[in-house]
Amino acid sequence: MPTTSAQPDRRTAILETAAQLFAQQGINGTTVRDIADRVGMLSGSLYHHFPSKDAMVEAILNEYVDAILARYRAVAAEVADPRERLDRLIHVSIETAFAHPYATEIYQANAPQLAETGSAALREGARSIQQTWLSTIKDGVAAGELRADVEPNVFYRMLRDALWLSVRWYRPRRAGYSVQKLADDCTAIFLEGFTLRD
Amino acid sequence: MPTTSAQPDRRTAILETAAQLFAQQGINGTTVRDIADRVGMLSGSLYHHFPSKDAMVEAILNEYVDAILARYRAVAAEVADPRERLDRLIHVSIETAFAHPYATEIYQANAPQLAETGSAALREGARSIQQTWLSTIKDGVAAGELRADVEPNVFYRMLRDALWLSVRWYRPRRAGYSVQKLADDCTAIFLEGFTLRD
DNA sequence: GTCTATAGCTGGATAGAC
DNA sequence: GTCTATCCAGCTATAGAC
Repeated sequence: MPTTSAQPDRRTAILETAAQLFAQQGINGTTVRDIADRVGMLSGSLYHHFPSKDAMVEAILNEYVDAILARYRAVAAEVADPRERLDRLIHVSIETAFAHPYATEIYQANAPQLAETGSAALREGARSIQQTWLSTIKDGVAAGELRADVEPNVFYRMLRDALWLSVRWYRPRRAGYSVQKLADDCTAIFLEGFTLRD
Repeated sequence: MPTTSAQPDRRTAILETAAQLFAQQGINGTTVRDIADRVGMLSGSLYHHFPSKDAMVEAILNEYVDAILARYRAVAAEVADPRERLDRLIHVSIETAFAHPYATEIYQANAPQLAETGSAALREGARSIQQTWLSTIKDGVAAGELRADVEPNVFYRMLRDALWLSVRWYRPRRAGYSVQKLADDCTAIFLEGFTLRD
């Protein structure tokens, strides 16, 4: 049995610390010394675990994208109706965002660059995420459940930015419930609109 | 009459080039040499016009925030009804975003840090912008025109992120009209919702 | 697996000639 | 107002002892 250590994995500890700093100070704004200091080692020692600083970014984002796609697959398997599936996608996305707040911030802050310089695996994951949303939205429009006068792409991008960036400003008081409420609010706004109904 | 030069202002040229690079590569990812190269001078010469790289960022964002607030004041003077004022704020914000796309990207990408490290003038401007939105939304709720079951703050932040970040992905085909359409779509989504009405 | 020590670069910024 | 030349701090990454 390989690596059955009960001790907290060093590699994981480094990645968590790095993710927090990358999110707070930016990738360029964080030095390998910053990371090493927080973990309690010297910067040179980091290179026993990772070949480069960029490799840490890669590792953080790959795990993150995999976590998102796993949840999306579960939703796709459970819910068929487009309108309801959209509702579920919003909920699991917000849950994932607050389960991985640092990775979410890093991903969103660097999305423009990652589209060009990211690894092939990462770009494929991003494409898959987008595809999940767009096909669901298009199905909803085709089924007559969603508006046809706004392009699916426009709706998707606005929803995406509002959704994922909520980790920047929303502070859940108790884990779980209040994140649920945020997801409910997001669904209410984007699907029903903010104008009061009669 | 001071500085009636018909030649394009050097200082302005530097700021426009810097803004573009800051937006595309990030502030930390852009060197003073990058900026100087594009302008067609050597990096040392930049320091005749600005005391530091940070001063360029400051200048870009101060002009930008002033431009936003000027438009918001015009809207406040013109429109009294909260629901309609919200509609107008969305429209002028998207117009401003596409009139200053680089500054918009810089501002949004660095909003978390600017709240701490930004100049007093900048923080005051940010507060004023937020106040404009929040008071309008609260007036709408009080008037019974807008939903009371979603906190104004939650609605504001989601609208804000969706709105300003549209410069990251939306490419207007012809200046003017298509930006109008985007603003219309944004109003439709946030005020009416994406669900089809009967 | 971590430390010591440092190589090798690149960054922002400056001084003074022109 | 721009250039030449350069300082020096800070960065990533490496080599080898322990």
